[in-house]
Amino acid sequence: MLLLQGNNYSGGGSSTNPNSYSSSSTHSTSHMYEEDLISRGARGFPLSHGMLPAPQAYSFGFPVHPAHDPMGLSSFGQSQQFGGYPSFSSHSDHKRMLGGTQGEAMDKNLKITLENRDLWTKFSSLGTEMIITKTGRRMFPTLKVGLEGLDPHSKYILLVDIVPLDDCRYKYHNSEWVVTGKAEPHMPGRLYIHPDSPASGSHWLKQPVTFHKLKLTNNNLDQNGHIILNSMHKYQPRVHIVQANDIFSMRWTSFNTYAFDETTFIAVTAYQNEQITQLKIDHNPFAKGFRDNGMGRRDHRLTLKRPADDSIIDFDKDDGNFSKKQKNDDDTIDLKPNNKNDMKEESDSLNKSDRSSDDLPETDLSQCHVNKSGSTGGMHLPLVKAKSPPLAPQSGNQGVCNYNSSLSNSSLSKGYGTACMGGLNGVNGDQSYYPHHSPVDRSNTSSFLPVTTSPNLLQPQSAVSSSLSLHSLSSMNQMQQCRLPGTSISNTDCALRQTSHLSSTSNYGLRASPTPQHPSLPSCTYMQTTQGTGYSPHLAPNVHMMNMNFPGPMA
Amino acid sequence: MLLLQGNNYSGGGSSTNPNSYSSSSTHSTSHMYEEDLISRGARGFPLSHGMLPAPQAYSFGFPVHPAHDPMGLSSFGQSQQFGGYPSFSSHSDHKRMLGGTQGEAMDKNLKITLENRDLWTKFSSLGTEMIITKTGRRMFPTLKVGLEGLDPHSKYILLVDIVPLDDCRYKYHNSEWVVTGKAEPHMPGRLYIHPDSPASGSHWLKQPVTFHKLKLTNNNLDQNGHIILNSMHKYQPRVHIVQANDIFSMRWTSFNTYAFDETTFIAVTAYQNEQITQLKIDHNPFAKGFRDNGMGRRDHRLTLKRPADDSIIDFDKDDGNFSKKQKNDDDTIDLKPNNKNDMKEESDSLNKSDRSSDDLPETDLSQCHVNKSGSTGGMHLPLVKAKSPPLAPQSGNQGVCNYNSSLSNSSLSKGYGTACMGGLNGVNGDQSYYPHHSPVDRSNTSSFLPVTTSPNLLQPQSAVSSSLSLHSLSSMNQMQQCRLPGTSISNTDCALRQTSHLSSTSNYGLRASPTPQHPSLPSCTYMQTTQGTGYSPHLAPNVHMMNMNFPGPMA
DNA sequence: CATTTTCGCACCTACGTGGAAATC
DNA sequence: CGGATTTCCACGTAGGTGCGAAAA
Repeated sequence: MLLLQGNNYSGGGSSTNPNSYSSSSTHSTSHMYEEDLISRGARGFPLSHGMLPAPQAYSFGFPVHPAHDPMGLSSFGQSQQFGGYPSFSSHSDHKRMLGGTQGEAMDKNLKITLENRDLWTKFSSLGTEMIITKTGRRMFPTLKVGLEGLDPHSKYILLVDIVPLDDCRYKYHNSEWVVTGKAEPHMPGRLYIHPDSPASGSHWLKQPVTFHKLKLTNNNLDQNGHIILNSMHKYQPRVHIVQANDIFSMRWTSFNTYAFDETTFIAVTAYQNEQITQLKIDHNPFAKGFRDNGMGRRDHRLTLKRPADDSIIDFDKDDGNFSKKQKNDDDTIDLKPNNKNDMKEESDSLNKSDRSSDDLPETDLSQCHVNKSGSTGGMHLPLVKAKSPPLAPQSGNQGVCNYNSSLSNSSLSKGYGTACMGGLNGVNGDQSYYPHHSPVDRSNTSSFLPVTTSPNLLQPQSAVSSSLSLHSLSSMNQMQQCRLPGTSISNTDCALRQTSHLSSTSNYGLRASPTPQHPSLPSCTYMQTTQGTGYSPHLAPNVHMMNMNFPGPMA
Repeated sequence: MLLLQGNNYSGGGSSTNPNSYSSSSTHSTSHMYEEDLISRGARGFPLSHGMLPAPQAYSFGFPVHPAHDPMGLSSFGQSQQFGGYPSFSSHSDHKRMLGGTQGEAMDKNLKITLENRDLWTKFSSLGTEMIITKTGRRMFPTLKVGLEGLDPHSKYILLVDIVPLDDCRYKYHNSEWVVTGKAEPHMPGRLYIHPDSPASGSHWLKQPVTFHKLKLTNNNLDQNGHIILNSMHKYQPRVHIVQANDIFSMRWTSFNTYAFDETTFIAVTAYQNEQITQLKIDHNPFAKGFRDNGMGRRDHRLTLKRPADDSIIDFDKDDGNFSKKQKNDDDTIDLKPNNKNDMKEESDSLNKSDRSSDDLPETDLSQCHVNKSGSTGGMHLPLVKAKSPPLAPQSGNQGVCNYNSSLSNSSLSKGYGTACMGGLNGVNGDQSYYPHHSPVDRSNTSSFLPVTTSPNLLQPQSAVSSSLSLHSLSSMNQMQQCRLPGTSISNTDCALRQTSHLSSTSNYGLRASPTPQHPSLPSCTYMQTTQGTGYSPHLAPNVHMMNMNFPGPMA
């Protein structure tokens, strides 16, 4: 079951994970980011239903979206996504955040499932890239989760943020991602609030929750509330479930945070790996124009217009939430005659027989096996799991990445670079579909308060706040330092391309944090497939939550 | 000031109002519709942000829109618009609705303004037509109102329904609308709930509230929550403002209902009056394809793509609410170089210099004068007011319309039929911009409860409930009977084309109902322009509310 | 020079228009 | 037959794609 190969997976040697993709902290005490992660003020307040540009003069540096405002917070300014942190909070704020234990905050009843896991896995196995532009770009695949265990009668706010995975800057060289230096300072993390928020538990339970309106930007001065990322850096999206009637009653202690290994990505301004490009074209309905006609790309004009029945697009344009039915709004290979409303998940390569052609074999990923200690059961489309070092090193240095050009350099055809990013955790081995457990003392884990009602947080803040370089303040753990290829810089070695290997410590059940500590955001539950015996690959079934002790570089 | 002429207004003789357009009841006691107007169950519950087709199997005969559901009402099923009434309510329900006095229900502090009044007036002067289709068609112009007097900290729900104006069926013959018979039974009235609902008063006050997502259909079995209308029938849209935290706490006694004379229309499946067609083409951005290029219609292909700067479209696609800025989302003559974000109202014919060409003179309406007892002040673009009979007849027969083919038969060029519908009230003269006062005893006015929490109302209901023919049960008043042209049927004479004339009883201040009675829905406040001295024609300024005693055929 | 970013573009989806022909 | 309705269509808006050249 440790197989990681795939025909197109390009070079079995690449099975070793050069990229630490999942920063589940394995260190015992994570004080790092104490300074960075502290209270973050809710500056803009979205609760609007979409990501409208809304270029206007607003208070707090965010557009006041005129849309739905059930909480009547318009006076605070609005945006689809939360603004950055005005600055590091005071220590008093800091202390506030450290109160409580994890047991308090985490709702054990909550279950979250990555709905379009298969599609994410496809990308992840190749090294997901996400375009970031000045005006903002959506993610593809989209974050789409199913929820369980919510109180139907309570109200919840769902949020997403995206946190850096390491402190390295990357470049795509010779069909693989290599570290080129230390990370740029990260902009203040912004929160994307699901437009439905707040909504009752019954509402969230009704159908998968999608975040397709979320947009990424590289514009540090973005005024549209988009999430600001640095190009050529690795990131991890996280989902937060907060039981609260409104934004102001959100308590940091009530944050339930989850992350999926498959959803890590590198932000880019232009695609580097052609396989990723092709995967996007094949699955993103908006990129249909670039699909092959059966004879070489680019003459889409000859394709019969609406051959059978497009319909896979199920975006709810109006509120940007769920797809109308249960159609996946991320992928969906269309052009297939009757796949409308078939509720079929996108990620099944079986269904994409429509135009998989020359450069992207359909069976690309289907030959990859899931290498997990649990059984994936009768998975029709085996989950692709990237390899990563054992979660072993729990010393202060495990977060360090070393560039290893000699490892897994089995480059393939240029069109298909070595898959080296697929859900790997450089720090804690066994990520991907493996639980990120954190056998560390997290009592002092730095955390962040994504939303506060501090009035001072409402002040407009120019995006480029130097004090926001989140990782710069961390001592060592979790924030790996980088060693450039060929160079040897003390304190800056990023362990890349570690040999793949499975850790038996990964189980498929919920793993409680050894020492319950800070309940809220600093801890992040990584989701993984359960003992998936015989569940449909199209619907991520039961999952178990593992507290990954992911202090979340503030994000 | 009683002038009603206009070059294109076609035939001064047409100044007499053949169509009773505004059914402000003048009868002393309005018992009619007692049976019809009673409690209506909230069956579907929208609160979603859009009008997605969402063709699926849903409970209650309405699509369960997955979108925003702040009230957690998902278990009751959803739709953008309220479903019909399951059936006529019991008498107990009826009685419930009759309780209270108007003084209780009506919030005297509330002020509502038709934002795009000028555009509406243009259409109204020609006889507004609204296309209805099986799949649902938006209204154009859109209902767009400005609110004042709301409590910023209270929550409100805004709704719209559309009620029949009379009991006649019409046809367009010889460039004018004539009665052809008795009305078809009306489908159960549906409520369109503004997607922002519920929202704080501050939210609603922020900017004009538009209902552009509202759709009309002629499909009696519509499952999309669209408002069902009969073709060739006259209707009056109404706006309801309800202070409530959620749909279930909405009390019928808290309904504040308003109607604007200018917004009456005849539902059609295809445009009858070419002037209306041209007006739609000229002002609806989505119909740009049909605008002239300067040389004859239909060769839009030669128009430079995006000549200056399209931008007038300001729909908020995401939540379907307000336009981003304050742009009007109804009209807006674009193609003009710099009218972007100029907040200019659409209806100024001055601004439409872009492509007004052969068949629709720009000055078409500008020559029409407002005939109101008050002064319209320095109105740049004079409001067009149609003439109507004095509000005189308050007997039980004033609601009857007679077809008068001899009157105002000054037909014009076929392209421009006689304008005979513009905001006319066949029953109560002086409608249009004149207050609809109801010096009648409304203590027994039948009303309807648009929303109830009765569990039985949640049952699915096939659209065609025979018991829903609202008007069939009314005795006489308010539900006029019709006399077909040339025929004389006792009890069925519809007074059409009554000579225009102004009633001195119309003032421009709020006119309290003589006898405060049923507070809620049966009464409807008609809006009119205030002593508009020198306000911009683009922004409907102060208005006074007149209770028009509009029992609202249940709508 | 190599790498990264930006910009306009053609091509899509989605859907709102009225026209015109077909249908009822 | 004639009016009313339906259906399909071209043509708009709005905006999400990757491409490729240009710029940084």
